[in-house]
Amino acid sequence: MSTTNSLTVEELGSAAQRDRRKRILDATYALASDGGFDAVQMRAVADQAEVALGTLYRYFPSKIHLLVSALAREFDRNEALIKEMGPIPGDTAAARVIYIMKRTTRGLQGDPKLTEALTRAFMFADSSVAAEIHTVGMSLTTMLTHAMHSGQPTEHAEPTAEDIAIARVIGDVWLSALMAWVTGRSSAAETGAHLETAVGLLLRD
Amino acid sequence: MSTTNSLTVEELGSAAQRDRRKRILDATYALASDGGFDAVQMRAVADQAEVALGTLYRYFPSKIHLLVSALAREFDRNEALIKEMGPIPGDTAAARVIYIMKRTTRGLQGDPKLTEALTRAFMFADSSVAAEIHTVGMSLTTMLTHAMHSGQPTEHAEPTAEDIAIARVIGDVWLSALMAWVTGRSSAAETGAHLETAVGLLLRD
DNA sequence: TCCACAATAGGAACACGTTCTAGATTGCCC
DNA sequence: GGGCAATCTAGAACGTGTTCCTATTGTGGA
Repeated sequence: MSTTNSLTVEELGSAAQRDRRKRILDATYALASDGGFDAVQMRAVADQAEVALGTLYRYFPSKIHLLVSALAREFDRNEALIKEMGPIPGDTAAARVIYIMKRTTRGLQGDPKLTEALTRAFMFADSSVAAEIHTVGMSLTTMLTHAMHSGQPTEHAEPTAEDIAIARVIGDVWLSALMAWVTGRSSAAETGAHLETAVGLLLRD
Repeated sequence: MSTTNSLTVEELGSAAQRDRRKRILDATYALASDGGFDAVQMRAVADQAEVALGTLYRYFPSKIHLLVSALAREFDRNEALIKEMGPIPGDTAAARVIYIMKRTTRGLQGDPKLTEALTRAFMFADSSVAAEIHTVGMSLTTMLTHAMHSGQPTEHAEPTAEDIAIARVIGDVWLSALMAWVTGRSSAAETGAHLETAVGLLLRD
């Protein structure tokens, strides 16, 4: 079988390799969803994905890379879902951004263990994971600037520098809030309220 | 020697115990400053503080508690320093806040390994460290609201709810920026610029 | 002073992330 | 089909955070 590998960058490799990669990420997801960060043990992931420990490390050089990659996959899926949704409800930029953030946050809070695992990994990542982190960051920024302009006349214009700055600040607040929630230092309600306040301060049109 | 323990809450215990606690935090600080998070190895801390490993764990139940406690001590010292400084330079709230943030950030960036260790610990902390984290968070918020009003007529009034909300958002941005810097995902200059942008967006008087 | 008992020292033991080794399997080129 | 390089499996081995155990030391009360 001589596949010609006419695939996107992320999907290089043979079918068997893509399959292994998927099995590994699926196992990671399942374990994280069940028991959080601590339950994602490399031996357990390898077992459940039916690969050897060495193979797991060949695909993902560390537990952090593994979890951040799983997070990136989730964000991709979420982004696709939002694109399918069509125009985002809300009359003002603030309302639309809050809508998107709450929607995403609710999705995450619906699977607390998984969120804990992914957020922890994200926060613990060092420069060797910069590429994956950047993917996630861009995805979030894009989502937010898109929400600001959705359904507006300027929808297809490039976001301004200020838009991007605001999106980044909101992303920062969101990460901090998520961190506080994940580590049990604030409730889901407080997290939502804090986010809403921050968006209100940043987007007062 | 029957000391009557007329001490503040944090300093309960005999003189020998307070001394051990100090030796442990000093050793933590020295190791962190030298080699960062990874260099703060519990056996090394115990050796350098001249206590047994079990004793170290009796005083601080985990490496994270240890490092967050060291961070809290640093923040206390920093707060005292700023109080000694008198009025904060700057004509607008934004300018004063930026002054304080840059000053603090510069202090941290002057000891990158230490900052890396303390920030990592802060981000990895779970609810069992909530008390220590809360101390640090309050310290930061106080510092920021103080900067907003320093030298103003309203200096001694209580900060408004909006002030506190703004301070918290700035704190979030600061933590995210610090995280990106610590993990080698952004430079010191980018960190400063991002902070400045955020403060500009939040405090446009 | 002496006794009970808590705190400490010293170090073994265990868990999990990570690395390494040796042999089996697969895929590709001739 | 044969050879060769890459990949995979199975599992041992190692480092560091954490727990546990035993002997020793310090301390406060009778």
